Amino acid sequence: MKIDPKSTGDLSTQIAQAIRDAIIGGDLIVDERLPSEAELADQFQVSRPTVREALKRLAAQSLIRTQRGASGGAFVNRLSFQDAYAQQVTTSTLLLSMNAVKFDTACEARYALERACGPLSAERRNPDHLATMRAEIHRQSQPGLSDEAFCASDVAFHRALVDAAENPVLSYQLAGAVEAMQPLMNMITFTARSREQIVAFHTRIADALEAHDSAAVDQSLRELAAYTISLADQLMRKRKQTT
Amino acid sequence: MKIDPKSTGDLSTQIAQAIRDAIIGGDLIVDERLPSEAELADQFQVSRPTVREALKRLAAQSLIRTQRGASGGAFVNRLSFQDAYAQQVTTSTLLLSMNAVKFDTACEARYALERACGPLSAERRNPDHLATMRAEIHRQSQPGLSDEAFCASDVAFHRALVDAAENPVLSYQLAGAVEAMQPLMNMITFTARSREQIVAFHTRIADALEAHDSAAVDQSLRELAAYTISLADQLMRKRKQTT
DNA sequence: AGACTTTTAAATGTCTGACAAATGAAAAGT
DNA sequence: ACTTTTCATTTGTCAGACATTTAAAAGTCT
Repeated sequence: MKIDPKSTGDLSTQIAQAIRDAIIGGDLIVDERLPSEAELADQFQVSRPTVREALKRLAAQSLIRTQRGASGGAFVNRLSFQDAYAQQVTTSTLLLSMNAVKFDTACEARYALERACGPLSAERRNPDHLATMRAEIHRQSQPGLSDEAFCASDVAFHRALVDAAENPVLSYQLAGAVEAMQPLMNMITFTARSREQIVAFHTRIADALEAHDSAAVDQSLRELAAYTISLADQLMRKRKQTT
Repeated sequence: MKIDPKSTGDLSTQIAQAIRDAIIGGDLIVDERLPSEAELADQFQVSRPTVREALKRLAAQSLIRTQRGASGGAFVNRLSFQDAYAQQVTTSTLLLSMNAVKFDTACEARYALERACGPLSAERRNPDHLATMRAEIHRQSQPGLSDEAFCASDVAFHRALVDAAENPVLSYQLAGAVEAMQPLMNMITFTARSREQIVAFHTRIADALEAHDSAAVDQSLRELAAYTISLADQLMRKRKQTT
C-alpha cells in the first residue's frame, strides 16, 4: 500500500485513494483492522493529522469505521445495503436539486425504473408486501393526514412495490430514484394532486399484484405516470398565466 | 448553521452534518464560499484540524471543493452527473463485492433496469448512439482483443444503449448497475462466454434500435439475459463436478 | 480458584502553534 | 498604461501535547 510520488493532489487525497484501492482490490478484507494512525503516518511519511484527514474521507463513504480505546482503530466496513441506500438517496437528492432537472425527465426515469420491477413483483409478492401496501393505502385514505405524511406514505407504498420484487440489488438501485423524487413530487402534491385519485391508482396496483397480474400492474403504473405528468403540465400552464 | 450540543458522535461528524444540512436545505447555494477554516473553527468553537476533518468528509462526497491561496477557500460544489455517476459506480461495486450477492440476483436486476429504458431508447436513439454501438460491435469482433478490452467494450455498448434513452437521470441510475456488474461478469467472460454469440446479440439490439422496434429490443435483451444466466449456471455445475 | 476491582497501555479525538505553498490583489516601479 | 514586485489571505502540512475511551492485564478479596 503505497502512494504514487508523482501523483497529483493533496497528500490526504492520495492516501485515501491508496487505502481505497487496497480495500477494493481485496488487500484489505472486511473487518480487518488498519494500522494505527501513528503507524500509517510512519508508513506514508506524513503527519498524523494528514492521515486522519484521509481516514475521515473514507469514513464519509462508509468504507471504514473507527473505534476508540485499546484494540480500537480503523476497520474495513462491510458496506451494507442500508448504508449504500442512504448514500444513494443523499446523492440523488443533491443531484436533482442542484441541476435543474426537468420534472418530466425525473418522472419518466422514476416510472420507467419502477415498471421494470413490476413483472417480478407481480410474480413474487408475498402477503407481507400486500399487507404493507394495504396499510399505506388505508393511511392515505384518512382525511386528517398531513401533506407531508401523505407523501411519506406514498413513498412507503412504492418502496413496498419495489421490495416485492425480492431483489435487494433492484431495491437498492430504485431506492434513490423513488425517494429522491419526493421533494420534486411535493411541488405538485400540495396544490393539484387529488388524494382520491392516487388512492384509486394504488388500490388498482395492489389488486393487480395480489392477482399476479403483471400486465395490469404495468398498465396502472403507466397511467399513474401519465396522471402525474399531466398534473405537472397543468401547474406549469397555471404558472405561465399568472406571470 | 450550528451543531446540536447534545448530539452524538465526533465533533467533525457533527460539523460535517451541520454544513451538509445547510447545503441540502439551501442555506448555502452552489459556488458559494464557505467561511475560512479559521472562521469556521471560531464559529463552531473547535480547532482548525477538527474543522478540516469535517471539510474532508464533505469533499469525499463531492459536496465541496477547496482552493488554496488568497480568495481561496471551500466552495459548495455543483454535483455533476459525472461525479454522481462515479460515486454510484464505486458504491455499487463495493456493495456487490462485499455482500456475496448471487449472480442471478445481480444479473436479473441489471437486465430488468436495462430493459426499462429499451422502449425509450428505441424511440429516441440518434445516429450518434447507433454509430457508437456499431463501433463497439466492430471492436468486439476483432480477434486480437484482450478479455479486459472486450469487457470494457461490452460495458460501453450497454452504456450507449442506456444513453440512447436521452434521459440523464436514467443514465445515472443505470450507470452503477451496468458498470458495477463488470467484475461479476468477468467471472464468466474469461471461461465460457462466446464472443460470437455476444456480438450477434449486440447486432440484433442495434438493428432493432435502428428500426425503432421496441419489442425486438426487449426480446433481444431478454434472450441476452437468459443466455448470461445460463452461462453462469453451466459454470456453477462445472465447479460442483470439480470439487 | 474464582469473581470483582484497579491499574495500565494503546488508540482515537482534540487542541495549540507554527511553517510552507499557492494565489489573487494591491503596491511599486518602469 | 503596463509590468513587476510585494504582500496578505487561505489552504496544506507538520510536530507535539493532552483528553478520553476502552480492553486487557494486574491486583485484591472472598
